[in-house]
Amino acid sequence: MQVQALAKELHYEPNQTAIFFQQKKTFTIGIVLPELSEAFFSAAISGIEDTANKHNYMVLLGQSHDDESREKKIVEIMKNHRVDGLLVSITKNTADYSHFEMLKHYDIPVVFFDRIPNLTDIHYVACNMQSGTLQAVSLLLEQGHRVIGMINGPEKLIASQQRTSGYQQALQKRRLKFDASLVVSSDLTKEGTRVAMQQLLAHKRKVTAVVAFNDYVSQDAVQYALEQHLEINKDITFVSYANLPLSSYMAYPPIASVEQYPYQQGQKATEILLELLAAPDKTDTFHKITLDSRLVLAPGR
Amino acid sequence: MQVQALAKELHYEPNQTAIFFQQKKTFTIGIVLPELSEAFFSAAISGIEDTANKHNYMVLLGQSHDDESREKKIVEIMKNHRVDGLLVSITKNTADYSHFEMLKHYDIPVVFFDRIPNLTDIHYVACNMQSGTLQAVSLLLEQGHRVIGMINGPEKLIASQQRTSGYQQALQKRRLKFDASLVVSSDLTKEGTRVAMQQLLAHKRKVTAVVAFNDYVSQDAVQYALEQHLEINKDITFVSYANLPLSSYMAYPPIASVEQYPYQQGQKATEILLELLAAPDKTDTFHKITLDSRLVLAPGR
DNA sequence: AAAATTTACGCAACCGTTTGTGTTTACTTT
DNA sequence: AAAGTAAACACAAACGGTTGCGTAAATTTT
Repeated sequence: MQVQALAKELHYEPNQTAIFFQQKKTFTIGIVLPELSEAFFSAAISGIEDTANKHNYMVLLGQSHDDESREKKIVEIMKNHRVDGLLVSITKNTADYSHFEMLKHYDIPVVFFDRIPNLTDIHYVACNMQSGTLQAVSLLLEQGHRVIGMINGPEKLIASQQRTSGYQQALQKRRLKFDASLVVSSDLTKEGTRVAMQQLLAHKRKVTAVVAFNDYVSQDAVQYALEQHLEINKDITFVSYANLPLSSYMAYPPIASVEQYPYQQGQKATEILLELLAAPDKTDTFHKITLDSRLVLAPGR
Repeated sequence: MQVQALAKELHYEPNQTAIFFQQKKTFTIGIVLPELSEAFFSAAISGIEDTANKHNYMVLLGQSHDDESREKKIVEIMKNHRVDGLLVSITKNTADYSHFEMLKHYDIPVVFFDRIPNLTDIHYVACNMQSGTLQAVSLLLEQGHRVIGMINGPEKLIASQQRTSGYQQALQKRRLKFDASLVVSSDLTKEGTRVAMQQLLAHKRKVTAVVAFNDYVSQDAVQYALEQHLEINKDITFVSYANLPLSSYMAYPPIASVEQYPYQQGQKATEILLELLAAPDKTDTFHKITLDSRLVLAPGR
C-alpha cells in the first residue's frame, strides 16, 4: 500500500517494452494490404483501427503495393517485430503462401480480409461478390439490356470468379444463355482496362451495358467509350463496384455500384483476430465469414 | 566461429522484443494524422513508409479523425508503446499542444508535417501555399478574370493565411487592389462550402472565377454553381489545391490545381526524424523545411 | 491476550539479448 | 621452439518488469 502511494508520488510509469518482453506480447497487430490510396482499404483500416484501439491494441502498417516480394518482406519484418497477430489482404499476384504458412511456427495468427488466398485452413472475412453481381446484372436486364459485357479482374482472384458466377446466375434466372466471350479480363491498369473495353466494343453483338470490376476500372472504360464517340447512358451504360464517395462528383458515374462494406470487413476481421489472441489454443476451428455485397443505386436513380 | 555455425544449424532467430528492451529502442515510428481517406494523407504515408522501411523502421498508425481528444489519446498510447519518434499532422482544431510538449520529457522527437502547430521550437516540413496561390491567381488574371473569389479554410490554419497572402500578392504585382469581401471561409464541410459559395455569388461584383481551398471544396462549390444554373468554365471558372488523382474523371475538374507534394513531405519528414534519432543530442537546432507548392494545369489545358 | 488468518512487503529467479572482462586457443613473428 | 599477437569463446552483469515464495506486519477470530 505504501509502495503504491510512493509510486504515484514519483510519477512512476512502467516501461512497456519490458512488459512486452516479459509477457511475450506486444499488443500490436500488423496490417498488410496492397494500396492505402484505394478508398476501399483506407475505409477498412478505419474499421481495424477503431476496433483495435478499443481493446488497447495498436496497428503496424505495411503496404505491399501489389508486389508479392514486398509482401513477403513486410510479413518477415512484422514477424520480427513480434506482432501478436496479422490482418492481411493479399496482393493480386500472390501465388505462393509460404510466408503465411511460416507464421504458424511462430504462433502468430493471421486473419485475411477481402483479398483472400485460395486455401482451406485459414481464417478470413470477405465480401461475396456474387450476390451484388447478381443484383447488378438483374438491374441491367430489367432495364432491357440483353448484351451485357463484363470487365473482370485477374482470373485467379476469388472475387473475379464470384463476379462471373453472379453474372451467370442472373442470366440463368431469366433462362438466358451465357456467352463467355462477353466476359473479358483486365489487369486493372488503365491500359489493361482500355484493351478490355476495346474487346467488348469489337464484339459481334452490340454491347449496351458493362459491369466493370470497380469504380476505377469503370471510369477508365468510360473514358475509352467517350473516345469512341459513344454516349454514356444511351449507347452504353455502366455498373460497377466499390461505391466510391467521390462518385457523385464524377462526370459519368455508374448508374449503380456494388457496396463491399470495407469498414465492416475490417471491424469483423479484427474482432476475430482479437478472439484468437484471447484463446490461443482453439486455433483449429477456422473462422470463415462472408458478408453479402449489395447493389446501391447512384443518387437520383 | 563455431557458435555462428551452430546458430545457423539450429535456425536460431534472435528475439526482437528482448533486443528492443535491451537497446531501449523499438525501431518503430508513430504516425498521427487526421484522416487516411484523404488522398493527401495516404500519399504522405507512402512517402513515410518507404523511407522508414528503407532504414528498417516500421510505422505505427493512428487516425485522429480531426478530434483533438482522440489525438491526445493516440499520442499517449504511442508514448507507452515506446515509439522512437513521432510524425504528426495535427487536427484542424488542435489548440492545446501539451500532449506534444510532454514528449520532450521522454526524449521522443516529433516532426510535424503539413498541418503544423503554431509554435517556434518544433521540427516541421510543410508546403507553402503562398507560391502556388500566387501562380493560381496570376493564371486567372492572365485569362482576364478581374473579380476572383476565394473559398478559404479555417482562418487559424497557417495554410489558410498563406493562401490569402498569395492571393493578395498576385493582385499587388499587377497593381490591382484587394477586396477582402471576396475571400470567404468554409469549415470544409459540404454545407459550409455551399454557404461560402452562396456568399460569393451574392457579391455585388460578378465573380467569374473561384480559388477553392482544395479539390473537395472545389467540387462542392461546382455542384452549388450548377444548381444556380451557372455554366462552368464560361460563367465561372475554378482553380483549387491538392491535384487529386481522380480529378481527371470528374465532371468539372478545376482548370488547374496546386500540388502540395504529399509523398515528398512524408519522405522529408521521415528523413529528418531518422536523423534526429541517429543524433539524439543535437536536438536543439530545429529543422524547418518549407517546400514550395506549384500550380499544375489540368491535362489538356 | 493468544492464536489464526489475512495482507503487505522484501527477495530471488527469470525473460533473451548486449556489453565487457577474462581465459583459452590458434596463429604469427623472430 | 619460444614469445607475442590475434581470434574465439565462456561467463557475469545489466536492462525493467513479473511471478512465486518466505517472512513480517496488520487484522481478525476464539
